[in-house]
Amino acid sequence: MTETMKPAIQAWTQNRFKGLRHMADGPTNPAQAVPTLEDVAARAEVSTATVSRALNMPDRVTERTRAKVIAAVQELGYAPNFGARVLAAKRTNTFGAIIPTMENAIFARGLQAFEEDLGEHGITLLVASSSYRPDLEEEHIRTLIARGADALLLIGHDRTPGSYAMLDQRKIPHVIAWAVDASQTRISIGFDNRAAMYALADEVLKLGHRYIGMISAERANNDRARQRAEGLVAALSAAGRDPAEVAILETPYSIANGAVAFAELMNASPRPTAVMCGNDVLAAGALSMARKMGLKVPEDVSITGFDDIELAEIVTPGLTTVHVPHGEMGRGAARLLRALRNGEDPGSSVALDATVKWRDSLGPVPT
Amino acid sequence: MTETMKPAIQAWTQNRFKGLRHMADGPTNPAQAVPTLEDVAARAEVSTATVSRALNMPDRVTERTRAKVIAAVQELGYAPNFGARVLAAKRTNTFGAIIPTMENAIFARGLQAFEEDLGEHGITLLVASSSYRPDLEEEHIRTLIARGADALLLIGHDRTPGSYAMLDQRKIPHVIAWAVDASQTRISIGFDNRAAMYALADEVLKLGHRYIGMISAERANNDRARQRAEGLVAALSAAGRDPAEVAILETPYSIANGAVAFAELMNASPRPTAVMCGNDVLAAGALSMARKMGLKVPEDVSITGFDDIELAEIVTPGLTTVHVPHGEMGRGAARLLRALRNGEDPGSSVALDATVKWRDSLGPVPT
DNA sequence: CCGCAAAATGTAAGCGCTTACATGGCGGCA
DNA sequence: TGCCGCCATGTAAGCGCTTACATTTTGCGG
Repeated sequence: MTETMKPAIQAWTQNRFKGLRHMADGPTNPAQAVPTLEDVAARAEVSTATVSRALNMPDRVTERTRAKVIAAVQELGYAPNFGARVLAAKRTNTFGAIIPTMENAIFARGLQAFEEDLGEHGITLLVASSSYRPDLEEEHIRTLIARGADALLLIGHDRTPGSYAMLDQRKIPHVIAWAVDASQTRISIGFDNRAAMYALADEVLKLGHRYIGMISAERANNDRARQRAEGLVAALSAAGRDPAEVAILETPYSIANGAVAFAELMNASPRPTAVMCGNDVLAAGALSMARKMGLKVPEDVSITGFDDIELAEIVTPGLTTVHVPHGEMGRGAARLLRALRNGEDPGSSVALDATVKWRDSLGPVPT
Repeated sequence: MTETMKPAIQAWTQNRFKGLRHMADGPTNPAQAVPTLEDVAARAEVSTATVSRALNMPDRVTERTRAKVIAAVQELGYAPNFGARVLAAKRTNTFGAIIPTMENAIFARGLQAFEEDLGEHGITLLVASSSYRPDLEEEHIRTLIARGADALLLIGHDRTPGSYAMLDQRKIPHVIAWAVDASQTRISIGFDNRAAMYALADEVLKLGHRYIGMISAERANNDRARQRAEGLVAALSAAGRDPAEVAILETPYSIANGAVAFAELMNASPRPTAVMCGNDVLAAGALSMARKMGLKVPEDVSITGFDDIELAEIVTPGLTTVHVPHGEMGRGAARLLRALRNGEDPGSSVALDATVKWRDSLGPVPT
């Protein structure tokens, strides 16, 4: 349900034989050439306009005509040329989505829901991944627009000014998902990452933990990661503790990185009794490292995740994490985007709830 | 690194104002319209041909001209219209890939390697997922071709005659990955699923297991799943056992389904002492169900996977599985496809090795 | 300084489709 | 039977680009 794109580079085609196709048709190899609308028209003995209508506005032609056209299409194996169609019609019924990564399942469920909704409405989805790099994202936005995407789904608010400029200049409908931010004016659908992490941290504090470590994704260019870290800091402050004493490690999302960071945290002094991770993938890594180090979770150390992806459920012990409404977010994004594209009023940004999902990896502070 | 597509449905654009754009330019709102090649040409005071050349074949124009063009491009925020380009040039530098699913990581690593290689060669990747449904795959093939994909990557040999007919008629270069099959003439890159499973089953048998259960993906339309099951059956036969007594359950790939199937197998009589899974995702589900049922792995029951995705490493206990050369396969596929697209000789199909990866979930038969 | 080949640039013809506008045929009504 | 209006269909003009071919400019040897 995803796609990656790199900037296309133009290459030259050697032989075009402009206009020679019809000359070569008869004797040479009739089945060779890709059939065009014109071929269909000829075969059905109608004009190209009629073929186009028969295919796109079935009720504007006679049933008889439509039948002839359909027959010709099938006999010829005709398929419309997308480029030509876009060029002529200015509308592609294609939406694009650029997500930070496909490597783990963080965005998979949401994207799937997004695509399902679009599919039901006859819209094709093009997906690209940016690897959390704003420059790549800008490139992908450009590519997607050039390819004719009618609207775009983007993750989070952090991106280059150039990206926003492009979206604005071309007036490309877009919505931002996975985050809400009152200070932003663009329409978005997501949840409050800060509040969610605050809530989870609160639970951790209530269990008596005093030394908390955090394994975060890299916060540069990632407002979700920033807000999650802020949530922890805020909870700490609210509890009257000095936020400066939380060790926050940054590392790219991956199981292996989570493991490494966890080991580092365990060697710190004072050693944290709870490790809160920026997402479930990092937490899974932390969990496996804990096992390797002979630490029992949650008896010796508590570990929490974020996102509640399938992984959180199957690791041992099950991960206490923040449940994110992936499906709702995906479907909602699709709805907003469709409204925007159709020039309807989408209403305002929507904020969903993300709540703490209890499993077994979070327990009371060891005594 | 992926994408899903649904058939695009044409919709009508109400206002086109053909040819009126230039009339409206001056007084109305100059910044409004999307700049075209012609606009750039005008601004740079050269012809459209020169602009095209400056952009696509930099060394065929003077440095001075190129500079003027680049400046104009930047001032105007010009980006080429992909549809028009395809229409005119017949070559997109875009490859397509259709994989069965994005929901789990089975194809992620291979696809990533594939995309990396393409990216290095300036080729854009469009990915679609077929949900293991041949009809959807055919639809995607059609869409990808219509969108101008120069070449396609496909998984396995099972697909509709219509799909193959389309590929052949349009002469779309394509390679088949994740499987090798001597009886097939199409060029492919993969490994012998049957032999790999045979090897793993052999190990299971050597450990004394007599009652073996298998949780397979659905074998219809999935030659990899079929071959894996065949591998097990063949190993059994070779060991002089009656293959009819293996219970093979079929279920779609998912952790939850693996769990359900495992439970069912454990209630069968005689109860298998080893459960071989068609892939790691099913095995992870089996593992979690075993834990839930209070069964120790591998003391009470052995479980094996297939694919060696990251998941196999982090579950408890680590999954004994078949290591699949994802990266090599992805890169190899890219190489083959590029050669094919360039009209070079790609050589023949390549068969890679998939070997047993030992971890802890496979042990001797309980006594 | 001139002549000429090579290099740079320009001109314009498409690529395959959609759609505004023109045309033609037909039924209904007087 | 004749006229009108409407519906089905046809005609043809683009959409924004690439590129074969024509033309102009440049650079260099004589």
